[in-house]
Amino acid sequence: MSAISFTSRATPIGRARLGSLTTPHGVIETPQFMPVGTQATVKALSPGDLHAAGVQVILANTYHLSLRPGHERIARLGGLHRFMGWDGPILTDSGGFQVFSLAHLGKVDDDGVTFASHLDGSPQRLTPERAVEIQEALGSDIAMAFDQLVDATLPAAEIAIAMQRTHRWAERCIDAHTRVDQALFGIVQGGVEADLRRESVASISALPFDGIAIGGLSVGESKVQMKHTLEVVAEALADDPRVRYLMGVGSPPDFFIAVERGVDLFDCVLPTRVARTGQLWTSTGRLNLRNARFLDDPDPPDSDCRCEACRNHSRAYLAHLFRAEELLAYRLSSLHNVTYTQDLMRRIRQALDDGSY
RNA sequence: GGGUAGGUUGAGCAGGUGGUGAGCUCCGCUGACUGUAGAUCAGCCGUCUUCGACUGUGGGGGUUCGAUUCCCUCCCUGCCCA
Repeated sequence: MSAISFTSRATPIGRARLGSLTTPHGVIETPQFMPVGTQATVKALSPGDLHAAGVQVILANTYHLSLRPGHERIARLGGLHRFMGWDGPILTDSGGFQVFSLAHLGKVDDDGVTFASHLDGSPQRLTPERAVEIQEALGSDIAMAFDQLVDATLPAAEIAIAMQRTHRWAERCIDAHTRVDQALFGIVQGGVEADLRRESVASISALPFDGIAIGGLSVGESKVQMKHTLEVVAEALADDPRVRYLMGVGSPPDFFIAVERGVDLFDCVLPTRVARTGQLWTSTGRLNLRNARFLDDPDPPDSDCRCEACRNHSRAYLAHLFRAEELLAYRLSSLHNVTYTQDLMRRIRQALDDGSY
């Protein structure tokens, strides 16, 4: 018996589908966006803020939490949900992304990866078995397979090596996984090479994963390449009923591209990261609240938004908070962008449902 | 009134004891960010016709081929003494 169940129905819009993912900590309506909470916090936001923004599921990170505060400690304190005070579903990334983003601190071999800790330089070993062990200790609802992500613009031969390694690691993750109350997703790699992507889908989808993730995108390739790759993967996965998760994407335009190609789940640091530097996503476009022109602007960031920042505050106030480096700037702007993203996904679901997409 | 230390591009500084002061940090302006080593990073930040040129070391005057530097004088600021 699986820890999760996913049901979905097709829509008239390309391969877009509407679905429902039931997890041990609640139901997720799809298409759905997960804010990133790497270190057991979506930066600047409390669980209450996340609920207010309409968030249904968040993402946390294996590598970062194993280093600090340590997954054993989190397990002793009752697991990640209790530790961070979030009672909704949690998906944990496996540390695969850190193989990519911290590549200069690590060395990859066929068995796994050795990092120099970015905190103190101490050697840290991550293998498929270790990544699963950590995620089981954290107690996330959905664990991710440990994969090797590489720059999509590398030569095909190099991408193929990382992809094949990812496939071998995927089997080891399945063998290592023991928690019946936790789902495990596999990750398709293969860069922007159609043949490699098809090969990867064949390998990963043949394994008994609870869901299929698409990795290795938004890492240097063009929009056209990303769109094409998604089409190749969607075609190859056409008869697979499992939930599909596009990792690390994205921006509002990306959501439409991916939803129309059958993606059900997204995560991305973008809404919260850009918020902390003053960029707000609104119904009329992007605003950079650090720009001088907002210092006297009495309007709310987005008059169509229901978030706390837009209900109670002006652009001028937020512009002031950013200049003064007041902490409230980061909370209000993050709250807004996460709310905006959630509202956008809800409108996408609504439009797919009532035919107005 | 006497003494002393100073006055450098919005702010704070560095440098320079006769041979081209546009260097730093703030502030400010703009941009980037896609499974977060990111409240981070990058560019710009005297003027202009911007791959360069010009101006600028408190004001004025002097010496000199040449002065931020030496001399005279004035102004301003801090501190000490009276």
